[in-house]
Amino acid sequence: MTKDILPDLLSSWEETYKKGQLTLWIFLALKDGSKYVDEIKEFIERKSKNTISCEEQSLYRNLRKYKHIDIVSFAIKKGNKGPNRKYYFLTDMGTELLEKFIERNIKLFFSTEINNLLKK
Amino acid sequence: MTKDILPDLLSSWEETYKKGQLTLWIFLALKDGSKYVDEIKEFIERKSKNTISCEEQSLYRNLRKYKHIDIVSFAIKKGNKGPNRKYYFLTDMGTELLEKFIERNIKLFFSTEINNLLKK
DNA sequence: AATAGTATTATTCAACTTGTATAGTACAAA
DNA sequence: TTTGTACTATACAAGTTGAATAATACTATT
Repeated sequence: MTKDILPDLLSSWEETYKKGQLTLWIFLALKDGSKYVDEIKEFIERKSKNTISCEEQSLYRNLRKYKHIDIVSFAIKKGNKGPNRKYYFLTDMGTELLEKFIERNIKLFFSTEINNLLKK
Repeated sequence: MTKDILPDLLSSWEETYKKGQLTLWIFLALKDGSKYVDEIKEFIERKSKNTISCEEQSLYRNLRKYKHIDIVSFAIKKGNKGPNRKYYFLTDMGTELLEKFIERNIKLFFSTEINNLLKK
């Protein structure tokens, strides 16, 4: 095998990696401020430097699910164009969930041990 | 819905999150030094503070796959007890893949913008 | 010699998430 | 009326892990 396949391996890995990350990114987008789907998508792609590119359908699907279990909610507002938009935001439970998740899963990467492995 | 379901939501989220993370953790374990399956499992559980608890079968499955595409390799060594062990390590291609992955996907969390969102 | 423990390979099914495709509803502005 | 925007809903393929199961092979103990 040659190095030619590295880009494919990388994007394949990122595809898998993304599946577990999307919830986190949606939550980070909402923590940044109330948004509707288009804005969430734009936020995620921009902040992840296009590492995470998500389909709107996936966002709708997830947001409906989160709404159902009461970790996000929305307020309907008029947009500049077209029909009304649903501006999603984190509920208190969603906010608490995110904090716990970050504490347990993300801050690991800031620990000295893991950080040393990451950096060299 | 009450807050009673928060622990379930958190572990359910972590379950999903883990699916994309396992490859990264295996690679970090091998970057730390050549290891056989039991040691990889122990490394991951310890360093992730039991956030990631992986089945040995998943490790075997993944390692065979990585071997097949030449991003890891192994050397057979005798153990203190029992039959021979396969000590896995990253190939040059695996090392390069890991570096690229970290650069694109992990270092985001160290950027000022994302870091601010994570921290408050 | 027989047994128990260790290390590994291999397969299958359930559960879950995303991409993709498809179909449909609803509203606003030109 | 047409076009564009926002959203709902379903279905299938692809990929990953957990869990269960079955099997091989070597070592050390009894």
